[in-house]
Amino acid sequence: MTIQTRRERERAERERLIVTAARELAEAEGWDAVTTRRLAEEIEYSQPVLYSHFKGKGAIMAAVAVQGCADLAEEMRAARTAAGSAREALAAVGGAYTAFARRRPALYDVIFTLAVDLPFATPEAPPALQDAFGELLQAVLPIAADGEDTGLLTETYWAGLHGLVTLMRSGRLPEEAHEQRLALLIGHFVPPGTS
Amino acid sequence: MTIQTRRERERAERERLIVTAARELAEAEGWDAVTTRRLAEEIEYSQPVLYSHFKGKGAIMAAVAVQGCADLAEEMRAARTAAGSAREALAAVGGAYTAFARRRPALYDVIFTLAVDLPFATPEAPPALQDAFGELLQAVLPIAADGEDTGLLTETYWAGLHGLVTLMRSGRLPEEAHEQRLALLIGHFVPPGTS
DNA sequence: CCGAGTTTCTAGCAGTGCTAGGGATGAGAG
DNA sequence: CTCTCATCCCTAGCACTGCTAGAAACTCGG
Repeated sequence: MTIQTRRERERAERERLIVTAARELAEAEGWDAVTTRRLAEEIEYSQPVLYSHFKGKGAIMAAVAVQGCADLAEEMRAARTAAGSAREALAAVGGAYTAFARRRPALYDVIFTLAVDLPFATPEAPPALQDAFGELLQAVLPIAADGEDTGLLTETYWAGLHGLVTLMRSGRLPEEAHEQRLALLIGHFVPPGTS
Repeated sequence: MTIQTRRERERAERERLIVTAARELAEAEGWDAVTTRRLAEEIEYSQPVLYSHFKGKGAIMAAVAVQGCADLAEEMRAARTAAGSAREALAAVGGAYTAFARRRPALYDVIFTLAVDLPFATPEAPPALQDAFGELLQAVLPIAADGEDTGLLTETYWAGLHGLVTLMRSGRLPEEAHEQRLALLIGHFVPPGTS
């Protein structure tokens, strides 16, 4: 029994090693640099070992995405709970979201633009994804007007943030005016007279 | 002289053939199916011919993007000029934009998410790109509040549309509520009391 | 100490974007 | 009409990708 448990522990350890190596390599040199050969070299095993843990490169990226999404959710929660008014909370969460995207672009990409083999808008979605969405939802709830579907409003706000981030990061929007655009977006989501 | 001009004409003809073949192949089977070998086979020439016209695959995609962007701009203009009120114009342009993205996803991707070697937010940007942005700007102008930077406001509205489209198309937002989310976005950009 | 079973590696496949070099084709000179 | 030269285009190949089959090495129970 103990031998098997030790092996399972070592396997789990190595699996974590793969995921963190993939994340660090992606954050350091971008996802283009994350090849299976490079990754195998990084963990000091041969390529096929990767496939004994994950179905393929996409599954490794998905694991990194889930892990990174937990970080994002945590940062948004911290920003939200530290804010005073409802408007400040919405702005704080939006600021935390876009700051995360700019500070850790590779992580943001794998969560929100690349790996598609993750279930998203369903109950089977990983908890980390639901947590992140939940943080947005909590910030949006107080500023919803009467009769507005808060879920859809959150999705729309999220889309605004996501659009700002992706267009800016791909060079389609100039970087320097980001804060002003973010303020415009938030301003249009907060009903006038909300404190 | 005439021989040279004939050759130049044939070269230009073949170049257009390459671009349209790339566009049609991408629209039919997605950009993953657009390989240089497949493209060469489609135009009935060998691979290196592609590189005598374009610097690489990215340049071909950029050409498709510019061509597609002209289509998008035209569709947005048609929608805008057919609308009555300012609010209707904004909604019409937004609807045309998202409809284009859903109807021609490969084209949308190459314009707004993939090919990065195009100058965007500069005066050197291809006219088609500037036209498309101009259409958005024309629709946003009438609904800008006093003191708002219309350029930045347009960028923010654009980001909202882009976010809705990309999150939906990658499966991160459910498809069916798209119209409601779009209506929410537009509703939050139009000041209350604007006809 | 030896055979069974698991784990890991070597080697290779089919594909990608891209390019160097030679061979055919056609234009101009004598 | 023939020869030379330049232009164009294709064959073949490079270095790389994700992924996998089968052999080798190692571990462990008897």
